[in-house]
Amino acid sequence: MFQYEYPHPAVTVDITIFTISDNQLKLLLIRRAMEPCQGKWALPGGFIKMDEDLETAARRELVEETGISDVYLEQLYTYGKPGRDPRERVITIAYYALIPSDKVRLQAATDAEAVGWFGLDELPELAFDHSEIAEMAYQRLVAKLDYSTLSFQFLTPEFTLLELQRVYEIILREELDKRNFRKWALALEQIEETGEQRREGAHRPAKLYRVTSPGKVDIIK
Amino acid sequence: MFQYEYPHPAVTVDITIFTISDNQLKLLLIRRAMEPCQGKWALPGGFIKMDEDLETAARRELVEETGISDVYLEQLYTYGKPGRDPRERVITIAYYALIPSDKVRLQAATDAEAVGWFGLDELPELAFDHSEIAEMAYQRLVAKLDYSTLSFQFLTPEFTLLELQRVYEIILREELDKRNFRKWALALEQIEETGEQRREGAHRPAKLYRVTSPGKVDIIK
DNA sequence: CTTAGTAAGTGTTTACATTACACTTACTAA
DNA sequence: TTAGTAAGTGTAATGTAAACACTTACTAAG
Repeated sequence: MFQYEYPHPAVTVDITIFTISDNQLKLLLIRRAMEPCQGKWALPGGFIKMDEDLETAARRELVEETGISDVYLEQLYTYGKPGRDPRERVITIAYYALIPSDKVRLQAATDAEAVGWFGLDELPELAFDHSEIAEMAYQRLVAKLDYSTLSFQFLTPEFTLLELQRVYEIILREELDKRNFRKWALALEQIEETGEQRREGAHRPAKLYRVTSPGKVDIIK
Repeated sequence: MFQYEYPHPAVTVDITIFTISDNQLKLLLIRRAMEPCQGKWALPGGFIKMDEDLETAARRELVEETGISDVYLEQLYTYGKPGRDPRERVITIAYYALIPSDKVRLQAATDAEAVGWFGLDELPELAFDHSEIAEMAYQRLVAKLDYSTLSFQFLTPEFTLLELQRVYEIILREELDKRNFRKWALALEQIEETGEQRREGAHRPAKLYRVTSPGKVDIIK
């Protein structure tokens, strides 16, 4: 038992993890095994430990509940309305994470029945106020696409310019002009040719590119 | 005494309040009356109550410690590194607030010796990690100036275009072209002439403007 | 009442960035 | 050999941002 002179709220971290697969923006949910909201889908997350940093807690929960590590992670917003958890007063520091499609399969490390990727337009009803959190994470993602190099976090180490373009098109939900996009992307000076090509399908092979500073997200223009 | 099965951190809110006066961007600090860091300057803030929202807590602390109410308030970031407070584990949800110069005098409502406005370049050493918080708040302010109508929150209900220009110049620390600035500001369609003029000093009187939606902060361009 | 000083107020030209737009190339499979 | 597909490429037009200087309305001093 832990005793305090004044009441203390519980503090948790929740993570909205995005990826792009099947030409869709998807996010990862886990099915709650315990009350409250047992059986409902929820964002991965959990209580912080007393000796770990908030971001450390987010990364730990991500590994424990989904098997995913080494992701791009950024603090989103802190939710603390009284009553948002029926048990006790809970403050949640929400994070969002981006993961390239080639890392998605790692979830097999955990109980696959309890974990699932959902398209943004096909989300089930979520536990607590997690719909609100997921919505805000998506809005942040859209906003940062405009003035940062966040988008590269969705890409595999080697990628084509069309793949990069698709990331923007899927998140922004609009088609972009191929020539203008390429001109813009190359002008960023954040990607370089690998010298390799990818042959797939009955058409001209595409040049492969890599990010010059992988893992780093810059503010642009 | 309050008992929990698992340890709970303490949760506080801290607020970085900005205003512009004497052609300077200033922020409000209070002198700590108690240990830890007794006598040091700190951001206003304090522990949340179990039945109040985070933003409500921030507004309450602001009134209690500085006498300031009705400000523009926005969540900034949550700080939770273990050891940032020597007493116990403390998670702080940081907010920043903007206040027009005509409301600055309200601080007389509180113990004036314990409250002070400091120019950003003349900050004393701050308690805890409050320097870090204040720095991040300033960076957010600069960034949002570019794509929102945050700046209006520094203005009195009626203002001249030069006063608006000074807000930008002081925060961005650069001089702006008068004609280009006016063209830009009017094109926003967020301000309108009041029809009145202000006569002061030995020169042509300036037209007064008001914000069309006061209190509202829009994302622009 | 004339003059000097001060901030208010006002447009145009130039440079730069963004958008619109269509054909050729390299490959595969029938 | 042909048909189909995505890769790859440049230029003109438009819109946005930057540079730049003089006139106006007032006050205070002589």
